[in-house]
Amino acid sequence: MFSIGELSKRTKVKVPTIRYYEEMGLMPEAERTSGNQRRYEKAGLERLSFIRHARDLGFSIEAISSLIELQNHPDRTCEAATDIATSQLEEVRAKIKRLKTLEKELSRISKGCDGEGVSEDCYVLASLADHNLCDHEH
Amino acid sequence: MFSIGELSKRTKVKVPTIRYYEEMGLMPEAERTSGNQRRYEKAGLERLSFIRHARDLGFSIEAISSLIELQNHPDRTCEAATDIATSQLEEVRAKIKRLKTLEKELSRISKGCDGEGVSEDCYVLASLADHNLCDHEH
DNA sequence: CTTGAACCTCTAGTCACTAGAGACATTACA
DNA sequence: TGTAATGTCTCTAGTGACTAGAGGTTCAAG
Repeated sequence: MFSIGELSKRTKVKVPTIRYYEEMGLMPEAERTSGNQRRYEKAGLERLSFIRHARDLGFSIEAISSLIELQNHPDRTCEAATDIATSQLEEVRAKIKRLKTLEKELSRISKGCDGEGVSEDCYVLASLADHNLCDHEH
Repeated sequence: MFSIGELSKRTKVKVPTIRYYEEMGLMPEAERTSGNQRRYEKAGLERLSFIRHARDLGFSIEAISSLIELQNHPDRTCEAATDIATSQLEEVRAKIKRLKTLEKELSRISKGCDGEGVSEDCYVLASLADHNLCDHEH
């Protein structure tokens, strides 16, 4: 039996976050001691590791909910799980693409000014004021 | 003189967002008609374009605040502006790096399961449950 | 048996908006 | 000039995924 603090240490998920996951229905309602403190079994630890790992990979709470629902029905096909993972992958790829465009633009803007002049002549500020100075759409 | 709706149309910033920017001090308090509606001059339009552009590039409201503060003092050196732009660029680069690791991992996980079996045997779910199945840290 | 760390619930704050209610203003057209 | 449609006003509350803090209770070690 683990206390919430022990669970926290083992999974690196902060204590209030564990309680939050319980409230959101990701973690099952924990058993309680006579003094109302949460106690977990190994299953609780595993569940929390699963959540943590999925969050680290950027899955939303909602997506994780669906994945857990699926875990609870081992006989269902896992099509939904692969769908969720695939769409997560697509989102990640889209974000990378967008960020790369931003990177180009920002790097161009940053290089354009050495920071030594006065702000009136600053290329950074000018670039932000005037989209026409940009190379790319964003 | 532009109404808030016109400003919105020209900048593609939604009306409530413009009001929000005013509340946050990014937009100056607009003049009002006798009926209490906001009216803007060209300067308001330019300011909003600046904000919009900076937001598109991922700058936080706080960072934009500093940039505007700087614009209002054309005699100051623009070191702060280049600093802000550079740190924004670094953040973007860090995000890209992290997302690329996630992409690798997610793509590996997604490929590992065709979605046709039952969830009990699903590689996606197994990978999320067990970090040891991962190739990379994340 | 005492002390101090860990735990409890509850509320409110974060960021950058977005949505909606209910009331008032403006504009276009007849 | 009347009216209808659209636009605008303020205010509150909600989003996602937590985080912080207050004020009180319980647990485990010595």
